[in-house]
Amino acid sequence: MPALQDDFVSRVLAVVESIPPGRVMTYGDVAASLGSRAARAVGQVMAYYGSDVPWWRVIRSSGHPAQDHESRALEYFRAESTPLLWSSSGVFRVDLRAARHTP
DNA sequence: GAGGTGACCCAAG
DNA sequence: TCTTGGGCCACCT
Repeated sequence: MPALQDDFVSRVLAVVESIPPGRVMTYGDVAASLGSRAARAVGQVMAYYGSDVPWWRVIRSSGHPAQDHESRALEYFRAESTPLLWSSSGVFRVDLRAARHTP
């Protein structure tokens, strides 16, 4: 069988691509899927290679999207009808309770 | 080969 | 409910 890209980067990208529209996963869940606790490493990989994957479907356990891309992610969430929760301060966050994708 | 950095996580106040 | 501090792993230079 052909050796699928078992690089950490490719593993991360594969998991992110496996997230269906309208669903999201936390960095910790992605790292856990890889058998590692490297939630931060996932973020690093996303920062460099996330351009080729739906990075907006990967958010923090708090429900907030990428620290410097929340505005950009909001447009994608609205386009995919992703469940969102709006705080009194006008700050939005993903409804992990309903949108969290568990493999 | 070694060090610094980061689209983070968890626990406690 | 929100904020703070420390720890973890992998990638880049």
